[in-house]
Amino acid sequence: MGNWGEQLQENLRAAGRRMTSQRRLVLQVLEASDGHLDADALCARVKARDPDVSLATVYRTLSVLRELGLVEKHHLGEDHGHYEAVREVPHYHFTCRRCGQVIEFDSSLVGQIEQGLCEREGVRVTGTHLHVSGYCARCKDVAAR
Amino acid sequence: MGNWGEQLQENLRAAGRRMTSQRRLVLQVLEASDGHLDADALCARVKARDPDVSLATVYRTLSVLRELGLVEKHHLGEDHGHYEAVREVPHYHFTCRRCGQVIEFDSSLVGQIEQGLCEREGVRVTGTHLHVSGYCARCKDVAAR
DNA sequence: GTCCATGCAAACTGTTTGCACGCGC
DNA sequence: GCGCGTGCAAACAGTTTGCATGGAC
Repeated sequence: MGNWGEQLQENLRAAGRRMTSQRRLVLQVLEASDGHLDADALCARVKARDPDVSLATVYRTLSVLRELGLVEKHHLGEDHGHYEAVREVPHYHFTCRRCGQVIEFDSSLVGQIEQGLCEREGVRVTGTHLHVSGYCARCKDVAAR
Repeated sequence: MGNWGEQLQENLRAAGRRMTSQRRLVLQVLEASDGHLDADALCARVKARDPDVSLATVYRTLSVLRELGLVEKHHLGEDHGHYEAVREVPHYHFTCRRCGQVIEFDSSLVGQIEQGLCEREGVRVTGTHLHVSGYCARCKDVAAR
């Protein structure tokens, strides 16, 4: 947590881009949150700390952070994007169709699927999104179907 | 292929909706295509057979067909929707980041992942999207990264 | 005849872009 | 000081909706 901003600056410099307070702030907010925020929600939280940041900058920053591999975009069954700071451990998402809750999970089987795909099709895998939807433990009894 | 329209009519009636030439045509075109069309492309193919069908109707029809469980919507790494007629066998998608090619595949491991998730989290699963991206066999050498 | 479905155009949502100014380097 | 990054507002793409007419049942 200490050399935090420096790492970001490093990454930006390597890509020939500049460090700005807005970029630091966006990444900070994203990492502090429990993840899966959409651009609006993220922008609201950013504005709480610096009201002058614009939504356009949030989008542009997210785009840069994605280029750097620090942020990922997910759809999670919705039509608009949800953004998440990348962590070391890969993980996937379950969303409840009723209450919207998101449960994260991991499974080593995903790696096996990727490997099988590489061998069978000769492709190279760079990323995998797994999104399961259904009803969470609390909602599955309430919702008949 | 014979009792084709009748099955659709059956499904529609059960949902209290009417059978129309547009609905039949949209589903027909979608099943005849290799899948993964977006609304515009689908509409273009539909218009080739009946120029009077509007894009709005295509969207409304896709919505109905999704309610009936006959059509699925995927994002496939893009921001807009891609639509596919549902088949008996589940399958998942790989898309090439360079040429855009879509490869369909199946894996029994997905079922195991779902099952594990149900047991661990107590959820009920209704659907799973697995989207792998990377470079296809033809593109992976061309694209350094 | 009733009422759902359609075509059209306008509205809407999420996202991107042109431009002039400001700030990192 | 040079040039990228920013804020603002306008543009944009995909999708949805209000309304009057037409067709399914």
